[in-house]
Amino acid sequence: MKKSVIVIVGPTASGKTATAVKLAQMINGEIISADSMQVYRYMDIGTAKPAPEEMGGIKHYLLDEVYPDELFSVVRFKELAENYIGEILKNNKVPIVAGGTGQYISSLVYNIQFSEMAADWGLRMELENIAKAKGNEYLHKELEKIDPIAAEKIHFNNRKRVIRAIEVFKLTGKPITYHEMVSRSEMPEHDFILFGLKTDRKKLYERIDKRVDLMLEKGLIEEVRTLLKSKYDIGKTSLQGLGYKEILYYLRGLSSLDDSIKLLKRNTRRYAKRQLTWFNAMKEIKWINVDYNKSLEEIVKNIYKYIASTGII
RNA sequence: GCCCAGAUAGCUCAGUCGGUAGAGCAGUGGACUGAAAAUCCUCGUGUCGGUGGUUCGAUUCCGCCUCUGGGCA
Repeated sequence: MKKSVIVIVGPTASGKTATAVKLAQMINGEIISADSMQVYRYMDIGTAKPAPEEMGGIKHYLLDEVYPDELFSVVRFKELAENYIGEILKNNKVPIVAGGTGQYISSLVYNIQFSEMAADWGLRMELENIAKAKGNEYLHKELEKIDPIAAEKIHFNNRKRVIRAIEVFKLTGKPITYHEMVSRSEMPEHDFILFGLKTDRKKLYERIDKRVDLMLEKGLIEEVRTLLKSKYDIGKTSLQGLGYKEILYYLRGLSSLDDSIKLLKRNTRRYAKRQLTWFNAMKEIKWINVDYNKSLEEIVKNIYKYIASTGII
């Protein structure tokens, strides 16, 4: 019989961290973070990484997994997360995956098999330059020649995806459409029980604004400044993180602090919206309204009741 | 108190030589298969401040009123 894994998703600032910890305490669980930014060390305040005292004595995985100049991706996430799930189950505990990176969540839940070829950054640069010189539509037409189905699906302005599709073809000799077709052929090894935390949009936006203010109070600017001064070349992924790129504008004198903060709040709101789009499309999520269930205890109790009814605990 | 300039989408504003209006931002819905906190697509009706007049017709022209900003006393 398949073992069960609990998954808690939701937009930023919806309370995933606290909910997961409380639930873990109740059902003897351990937490695996599914967050593309919290994997980076030294990026604590801006990623709202749970501090040791917030972890409530529960073991957390996939936090501080890599250094800020290392590359990380879904594939690596999936591999590590699956290992940790196995480990946790072996110790007779319940794995709880909690995080807001939709792609990471989907990779586990649908057991997506990624194509065997890794990324080729040199090729990406090359294609990038072609697009810059000849235009997005030119590159898109190149894709059309090798993979018309992908070309139809990917908008020509979405350069990043057009490039990836071409890259996959060049590296594997097969179109990305083929890889996608075979990528879901293996059933997941576990039963995933998914919960989504939902709040009224306006309230969510207020929480986001408040959280950004709190990050600044906690010293976000200092954190970014320290990262910049560190020995790590943080130009790759980590600087894409919300809070880091906006504060950088300010530190480099490109905008006032006030404007940077406004921009950060806006970008975080947009991010939350994108997360909701992703999770709303996942039909297997059971949504828990966090507005009506005021206290954390109640929210967790609801989740617990549902889990108990499935008979896994 | 007087003079001048404004009042149009949630915000900043453009515009209609009189035929009921459109940009940017904000926001919305969506896509997503090795960068995903990334990347990309879609969506623009509002008493044109109020009131009276001229007119077939006024958001547009004229009068008065209200409010806002600036100047003079």
